Amino acid sequence: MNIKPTARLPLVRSYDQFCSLAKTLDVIGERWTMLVLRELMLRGPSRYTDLRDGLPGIATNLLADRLRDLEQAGLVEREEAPPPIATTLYRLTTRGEELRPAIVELARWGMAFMPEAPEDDSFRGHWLVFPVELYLADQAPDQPPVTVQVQAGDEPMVIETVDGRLRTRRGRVEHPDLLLSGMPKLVLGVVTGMLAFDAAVGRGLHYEGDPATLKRLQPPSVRLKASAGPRL
Amino acid sequence: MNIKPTARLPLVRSYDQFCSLAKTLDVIGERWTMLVLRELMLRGPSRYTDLRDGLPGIATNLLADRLRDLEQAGLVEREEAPPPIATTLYRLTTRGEELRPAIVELARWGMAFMPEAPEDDSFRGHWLVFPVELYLADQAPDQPPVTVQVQAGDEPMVIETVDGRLRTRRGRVEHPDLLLSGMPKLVLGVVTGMLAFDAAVGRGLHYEGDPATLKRLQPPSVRLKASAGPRL
DNA sequence: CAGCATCCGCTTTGATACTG
DNA sequence: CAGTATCAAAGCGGATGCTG
Repeated sequence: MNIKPTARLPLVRSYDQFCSLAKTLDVIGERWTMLVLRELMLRGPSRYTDLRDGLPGIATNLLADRLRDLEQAGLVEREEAPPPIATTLYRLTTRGEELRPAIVELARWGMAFMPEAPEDDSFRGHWLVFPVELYLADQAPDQPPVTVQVQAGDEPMVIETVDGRLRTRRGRVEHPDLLLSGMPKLVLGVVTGMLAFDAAVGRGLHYEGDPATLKRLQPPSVRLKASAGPRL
Repeated sequence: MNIKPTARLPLVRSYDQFCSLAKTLDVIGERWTMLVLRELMLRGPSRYTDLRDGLPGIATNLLADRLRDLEQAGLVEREEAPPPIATTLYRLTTRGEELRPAIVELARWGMAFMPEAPEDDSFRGHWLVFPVELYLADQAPDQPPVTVQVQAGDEPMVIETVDGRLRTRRGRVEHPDLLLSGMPKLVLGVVTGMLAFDAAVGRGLHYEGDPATLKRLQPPSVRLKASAGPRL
């Protein structure tokens, strides 16, 4: 008996409200969906396995479901990369990339929770990209470029000035002006300025090089928060 | 994935990721939660029944759950209003109000879906407040104030200039400079400039008064979209 | 191994009924 | 008016199976 297996209907649940927020949530409101978008925004075009690694806790079938839904909605497109990659890459479309301001605003609001986050939360180094976008900017574009090597979780990350702008990428650099390593909460704290450098060192942050490199990257208003804001 | 007990028995599912977006979604990522916040942002302090009316489709137990969770998270507080109101009011705390930029950005992104929304979507007049915030501004604050009476769904709404700023509120005004009434999609279309006024009239929009009143409120860049943008 | 699909126990949601 | 109670259905999380 050969009954056609009913192809999973894309029966996405809708709020059925004539409201643009409701329409947005119809598309990206399900569990895990915005975190999938985060991964694609932070990592760029990614393989399935890398996405799964960047989403600790997700069930693999859910990741497949979300990618299919996002593709159907036009936010994600798959690219069959030719050899030597020879794998499927998932990338944001223009429409998906247009969600970045909204996602960044949500991430900004959530920064207030970071100081009180449990110590056993999972962490990936590239999650530092949003905080860097939110809290850092090159304050002296005329000076020679600087690089900060960060080792917080699994992946080493580099924060570097490029043409007066900041770039955060995975990898290592030969002779960074400053190297930071330690628990994610300490590294995030000193990078954002929410935690004073001395206090972080006292709590176990390791560093090499010139701590003043951070001041080059932190706007004055941010540095103020190190003393007044919540303690990481 | 851990399940954390909050106060009594309600369990809040957490992503357990040291990422501020994940922390945000731990708090407001469940189904209906952001729409509850929308209602509180658009209507101000509200009674339970009014919230339920502004959230067509929500189950009453879910509304109660969400309000409890939001209160616990510190985004919403309840106020026992004394007579003559003699009821409990729900209102956003400062922390909850700080989510407005993020919610507005999500709503902005979703505007692109409005032209193709089903005709039988539910609608409430005060849902026009976000679009007005996003698309309109007083272009001639020196001129005498203007008022637009809008009748799109159940509740009549007024858009009025106040000290060079725009205010949208429920209610009626005596002699508006312009009165618009008709299907939500048509009214939204002409208000945002996504739909040319003549086209809207041709499709059933009713109006009284001076259509040029809208130009007073629409930035030039918005008016351009009326001819080039997608048709509502 | 990458990239899913399937199965199963559990949780959340949705619709309705009911109560102070 | 402002919720709680109940229960079926859908969604989720975890494990495992299949295919190139």
